[in-house]
Amino acid sequence: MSANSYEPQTIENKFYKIWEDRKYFEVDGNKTIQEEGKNFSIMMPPPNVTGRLHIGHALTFTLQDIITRYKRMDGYKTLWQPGTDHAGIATQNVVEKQLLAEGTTKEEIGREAFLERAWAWKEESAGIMTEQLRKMGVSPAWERERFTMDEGLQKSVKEAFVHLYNEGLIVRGNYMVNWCTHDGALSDIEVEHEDHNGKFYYMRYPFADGSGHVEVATTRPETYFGDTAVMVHPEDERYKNLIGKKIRLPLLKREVTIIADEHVDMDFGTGVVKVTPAHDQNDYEVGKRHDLEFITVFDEKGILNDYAGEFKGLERLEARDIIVKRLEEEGFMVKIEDHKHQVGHCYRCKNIVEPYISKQWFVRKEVADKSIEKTNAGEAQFFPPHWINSYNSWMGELRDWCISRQLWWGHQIPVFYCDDCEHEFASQEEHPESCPKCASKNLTQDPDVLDTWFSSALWPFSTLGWGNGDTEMDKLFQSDDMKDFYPNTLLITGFDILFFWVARMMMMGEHFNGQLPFNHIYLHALVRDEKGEKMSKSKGNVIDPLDMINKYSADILRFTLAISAAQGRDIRMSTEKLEQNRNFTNKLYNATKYLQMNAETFPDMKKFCMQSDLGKYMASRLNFATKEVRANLEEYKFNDAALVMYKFLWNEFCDWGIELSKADKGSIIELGAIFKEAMKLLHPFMPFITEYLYHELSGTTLEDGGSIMIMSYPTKTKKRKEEAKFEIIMDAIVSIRRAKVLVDLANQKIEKAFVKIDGISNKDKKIMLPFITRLAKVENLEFTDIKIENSVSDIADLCETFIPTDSIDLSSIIAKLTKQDEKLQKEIGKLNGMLSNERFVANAPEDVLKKNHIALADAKIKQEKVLEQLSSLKA
RNA sequence: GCUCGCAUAACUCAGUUGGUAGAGUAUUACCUCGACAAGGUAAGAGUCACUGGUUCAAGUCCAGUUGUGAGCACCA
Repeated sequence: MSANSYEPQTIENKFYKIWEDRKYFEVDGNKTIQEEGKNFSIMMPPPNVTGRLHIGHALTFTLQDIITRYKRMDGYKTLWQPGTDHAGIATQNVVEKQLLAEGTTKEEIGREAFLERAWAWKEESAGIMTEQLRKMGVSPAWERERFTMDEGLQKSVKEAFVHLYNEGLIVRGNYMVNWCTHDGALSDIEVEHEDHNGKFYYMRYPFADGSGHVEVATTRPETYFGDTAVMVHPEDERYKNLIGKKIRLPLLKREVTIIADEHVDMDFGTGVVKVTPAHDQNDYEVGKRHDLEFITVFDEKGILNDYAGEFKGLERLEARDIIVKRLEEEGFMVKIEDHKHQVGHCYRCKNIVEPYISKQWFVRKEVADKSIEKTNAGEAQFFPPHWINSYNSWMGELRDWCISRQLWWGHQIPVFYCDDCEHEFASQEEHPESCPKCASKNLTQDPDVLDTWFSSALWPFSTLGWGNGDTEMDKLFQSDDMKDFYPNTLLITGFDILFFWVARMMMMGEHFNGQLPFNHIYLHALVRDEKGEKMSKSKGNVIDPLDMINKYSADILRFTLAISAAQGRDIRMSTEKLEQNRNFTNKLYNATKYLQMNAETFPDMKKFCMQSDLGKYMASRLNFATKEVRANLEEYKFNDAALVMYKFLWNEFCDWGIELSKADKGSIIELGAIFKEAMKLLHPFMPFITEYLYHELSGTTLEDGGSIMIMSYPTKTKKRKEEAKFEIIMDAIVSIRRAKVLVDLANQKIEKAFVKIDGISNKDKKIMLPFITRLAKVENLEFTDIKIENSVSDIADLCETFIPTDSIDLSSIIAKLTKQDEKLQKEIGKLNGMLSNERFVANAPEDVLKKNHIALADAKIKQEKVLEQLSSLKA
């Protein structure tokens, strides 16, 4: 070790390979230190199999790895379950684009060929994400890596579906759903509501008898072909008499009736509302209440149908202006106003989402009932705790979950329809032989696939073998896994998927296993750029974690994320912060270099007793840090845990421990042992450099020796009495240094100094003397019981120090102070002159006066101090 | 509209059984003394958004106000 700084790149890749090859990440990787009855499990939120590592992943996996490594070192049988998700819509979209570029479509090549393409794309890109994860230094049980569509998990999805189906908790029905004309049905949370600068169209709806008209205001004129009523508020005096009257829709022959419904807001628009039950969520409810006709005016792709008359064949959004123009020409348009409102967009393709009546599969909301109860009974705990409020409010308004998707890539719904007797049944078999009712062999499987979140909802237990049958048992999972690892100890994920994923896991986990899937749920915040803005490709402000690893190191990126991860607070990532922690790793490297200058190798702390006072003191401080780190990790306060180590290693071990050891070389071997122990403490945060430095100091190599990652995590012991002694020593050193600054001799060696410490023994004095002498740079230090005359002094918390002025050359200092005094005197004179001038006081602006008064007061205080110093020096 | 955050040094942020306000960066002065200039020593810097309440004691607990961010639900 001779370079001036640590070179992480080669070390990180080399070490990772050794760790993984030796299976340290696996459940029994720490067999030698496992303790009976201590199990820990955490599931990796499966990233998109074709995705790429971004900074959000970097945060979430860093935190997961910290806890996992900590538990593994602390003797737990540890499962960190890795895997990837098939990401239905996203992946299908990619493959469809590929086909488009080749001039073909999925319809042209057919379902089977399409799925082959999708699997090929999955195989091709699957390894990239997991390789990128390895660069982070994370330690999941890779041998158990799962994919949400692998054989075993396909079985568990079918198992879950068939169960729910037979219990009547999965049903098929014609309901109004969120419909994307590109991606098909979406669940409620897959719709993003965004502000939209639209128009408010006031349309004239004539009475059928030609006796006049009403005005109707709408944001969506193109849906009026589906109007099956017009409604007013029953109490609205303006329109009360019109209830029951007939309207003839513009340009159409069709007539509708004016009805009364309390849903109408009399103060909004004209108070007259068109009712389009098949294209509006509220109108849908109104339609059901009043038994209206449901007229669908465009098809699944958004193309207007026969009901739109002359506009048939147009796309719904493109049709609007054309329709409006025609209505204007015919005199049906009264006015058009600007109108800001919220419009739902598809979270995937940003297309405007339509409320649309469609036959879909739903999971009934009752499935969640018990999970809500148990969560509120405290069976699972949120970190930070306030998230339970969001969870509850969402769960409280839960609606049936639409789980069918008009895609080909995913888990095809395991429901079969008999072509002969129309019987419908769910089956776990891939190809059921015959209809259970009529024994016909003409069966058709439902063409749709399940929402991706349906399979991820099972993740906390499907990966433990639930519903997998014996597919790859003893390889991907063990028969005892459910017993050992369910419920999972902990879930760590971003708050943004609380509803998408966490809530769904809670309901499924509870439903199938009678217990919530997690004891603890830690929700972390967002990583933002240095200005606090959300990162996005379009803004060009993304920080690529892989770039940061190349430029700094995985250790530095991880530590920076961890030390910034205060619960519930967004993280501002910046190169400034990364550099600060790079400096920290450099400090650790150089501390090791110092230790190595003084000894070849250092023993492990457990194997010997501390002899020196300094060794005992630093060991006591390490114990304190250990206690704090453990306490913070137990509460998932990653930032606090990281800060404790930062401060211990830098501000205590390096700034004091190493410096003090220069006065007691015999203690250095002990400091080395303490430092090695501190590397274990730090290991979960910075796995690579800690492994490296540990071996450096042990005179071993990872190649030929054991790894720090499966050594026991430091345990805390008692505080030692040496702490008090060293507090005095440090106080005296700082005090003398301060006094030296006073006489302009900072950092220089001085002849003589006195220190007055009350109530210490001669033995203590003997211990303290060399440390203070060396670090305060004093030739000749004496303890005193009385105040020393003719000296500059400094009063500290635990002592008082004196530097005699006769032993140093004061002339230059006195000259400097005299000069300062003269300058201040001049300034005071000038200000006094101005302020005692009546004309100045009368005419000067107030703020100038104020400024001068303040300046005068400041100058006077300064002068006083200078004079005080002068007199003590001259005395 | 409802719910949940946040407001602390010039900047970025920590700060939970309530007990004298902390870090990093920046600033000022000094220091290349054999681990480290990506460093060291010392210093300065805060009406903890505002108003009221509880308490011996409030950055911390309670109520309200202002500003700000997020989520949910919304009027066609």
